[in-house]
Amino acid sequence: MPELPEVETTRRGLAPLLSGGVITGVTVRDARLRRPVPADLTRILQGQRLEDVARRAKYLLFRFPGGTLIVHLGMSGSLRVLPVGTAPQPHDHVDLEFDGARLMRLRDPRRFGLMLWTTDVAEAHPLLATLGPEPWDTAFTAEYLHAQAARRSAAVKIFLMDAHVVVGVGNIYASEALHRAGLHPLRAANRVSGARYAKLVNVVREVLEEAIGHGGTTLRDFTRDDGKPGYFRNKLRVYDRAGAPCDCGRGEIRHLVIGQRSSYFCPRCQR
DNA sequence: AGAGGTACCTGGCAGC
DNA sequence: TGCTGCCAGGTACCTC
Repeated sequence: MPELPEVETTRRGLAPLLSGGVITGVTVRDARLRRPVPADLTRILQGQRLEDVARRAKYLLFRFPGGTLIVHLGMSGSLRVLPVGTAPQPHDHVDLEFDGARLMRLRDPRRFGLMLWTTDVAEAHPLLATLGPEPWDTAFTAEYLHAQAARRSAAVKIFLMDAHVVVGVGNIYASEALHRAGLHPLRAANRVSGARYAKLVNVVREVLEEAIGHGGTTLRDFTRDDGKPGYFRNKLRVYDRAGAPCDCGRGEIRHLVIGQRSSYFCPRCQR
C-alpha cells in the first residue's frame, strides 16, 4: 500500500492524535518483521512522551525524548489509532498504548515492514543515512539528476526509483511521473537531457503532491477499525491501465516488466 | 561502481 | 469447490 503519499498521509493523520501522548504500554504479538522488533521495546518506551511524528523518505519517525522509533510500512503495512481494548485482527503485530486510552496499531500481513529503535539522530541511522534528497528538497534539481545519471545506463525508471537518487518515488508514481514527463521508461538514464530532467523534477513533485492531496481525503479518518488506505486509482493516468487509450489521444497504454516490476507507458507520447 | 537478480512474506485472484 | 500459479504499493543484499 504505502507509496510516499500514503506514508505522508498516515503521518498527518497520526500526528495530531498521538503527539504529546505518553506511552502506557507496548504489545508485540509478532516481532518477525523485516528485522526483529526490539525485544525490550516496552522497557524502552514505557513512560516516554511522544514529541512529534516526522518522515524521512518512506520511514515514519516517532520522536521521543530518549530516541526515535523508526517505522517502515513495507508493502502491506498500515497504522491506525483505536480505543484501548479493540480486539486485534490477524497480522496486527504491534500496539503502542498512549495515555491508557488509545492504541497505535501496526498491521502488516506480508511483514516487509520495520520497527526499529535508535537513540542516535534518526537520519544518521544506516538505513537512512545514504538516502537521496526528498522530492521537495532544494537539492533535488535537474542538474543534480543529470549528474547522478551520468554513469547510469540502466532504464530511467529504475534510476528514478532508486532511493539513493531521490526518495519517495515508488512503482506506481514512477510510471505516472515518466508519463507526465514524456519519457519512455526504458530510456537509459544517461541518455536523458538536462531539460527533460528539469521536467521530471517538476512532475515528480506535482504527482506526489496531487496524490497526497487525494490521500488526505480518503485516509482522513484514522480512528475507524475498518479504515482502509486510499489507492488513488481513479487519478492514475497509466498505472494498471494497459489497453486503455492514453490521454494524448494517439496511443494505447502498454505494460512492460522492468526490473521485475510492472511498468505502464504510452508508446506514442513517451520517448 | 553499477547492473541484475534474489530474498523476505502473505493474501487475493484468475484459470483450470 | 479446490488446487496451482501468478501477482502485489519496498528495499537490502548478493554476485558478476
